[in-house]
Amino acid sequence: MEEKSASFGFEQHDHNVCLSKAIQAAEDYCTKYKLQFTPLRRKVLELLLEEHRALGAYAILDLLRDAGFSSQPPVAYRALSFLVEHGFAHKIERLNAFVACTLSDTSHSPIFMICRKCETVVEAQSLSSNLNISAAAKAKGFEVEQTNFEAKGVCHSCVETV
Amino acid sequence: MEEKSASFGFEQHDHNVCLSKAIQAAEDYCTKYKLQFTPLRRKVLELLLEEHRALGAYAILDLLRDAGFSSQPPVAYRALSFLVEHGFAHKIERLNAFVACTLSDTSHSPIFMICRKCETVVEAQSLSSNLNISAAAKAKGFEVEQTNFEAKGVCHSCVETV
DNA sequence: GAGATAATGTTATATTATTGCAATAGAGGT
DNA sequence: ACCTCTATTGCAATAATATAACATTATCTC
Repeated sequence: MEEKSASFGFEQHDHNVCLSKAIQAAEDYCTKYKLQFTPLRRKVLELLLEEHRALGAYAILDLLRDAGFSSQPPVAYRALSFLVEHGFAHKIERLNAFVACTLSDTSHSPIFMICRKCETVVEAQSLSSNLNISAAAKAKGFEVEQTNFEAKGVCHSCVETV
Repeated sequence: MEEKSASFGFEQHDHNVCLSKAIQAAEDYCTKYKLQFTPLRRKVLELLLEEHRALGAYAILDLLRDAGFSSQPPVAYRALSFLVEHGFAHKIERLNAFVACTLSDTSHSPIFMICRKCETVVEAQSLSSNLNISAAAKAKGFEVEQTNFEAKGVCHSCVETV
């Protein structure tokens, strides 16, 4: 079990609350849109929510095995596809790994800050950047459908610890 | 051989000029910084420059074989690492593939627009977006070291052709 | 030219992801 | 509740992407 004061957003927070809220939000969303929030999908989302790090599909697979689910690759990839498709998780392309979405906001275009030391991944909204890129793209007649903005660097805790 | 008027930047241009200029620029840069612009590295850059699409490492490997080079994976990956490290090429993370850099500008933080229909990849400068993200990150105490901004969508030629 | 360094060649293997098909569970109508 | 259709999951095989480790060759420096 996680305790209070885990790090998130490079800040402190009650992680259990953060996890259960996200699960509840996903459940509500699925009910609303008649999507099946199956035990497997819920479990994968929980696993992602337990860390503010990106987990690879095979790391998830190991955790699924521990939890008594089947552990063949498609099991993880399909659950992850579902979560990504509906905005409950995101793929971090630089890492070939996945994080739970931490912004309740629907249809956002997040940017991710990836700490190369502690591997924490923080999601932030970048509305102005997005407007920006869309404008630049439109000028060239390009219709943007999806974006991924990822920044690698060092988070404030790790900067201090050198 | 490529002819005049190939598509680039979703615009027309003389592709041979564009290719030879980029090669020349890379050569000059390597001379200046005492880097070895070997036949292999030059060939890989040429292959990338021949298309404004992203090529996977294994596609490059096939082309290298045709050109008489060794075709084991590390051969391509090492040449690509060199090109990326020195800014002659970029990796498109969404595609696990590589494109030649088309902005002569050093130390830029480009954004890429990837057409999902014709697969053309266009590089653009996004200074304001970058300042933007850096500011947002700094506010959280995050030190940005590298960014990758990728937008998937449809280019103006493909929009028209439905 | 000799020794050190960098690049390439080669073999093996690790990591990430998908295809295809069978079995099972859930949704919707009657 | 029962049937039918569809969605999900289980499973086996394999594809696609990437790296490690070490031998060999080329290049740089003196």
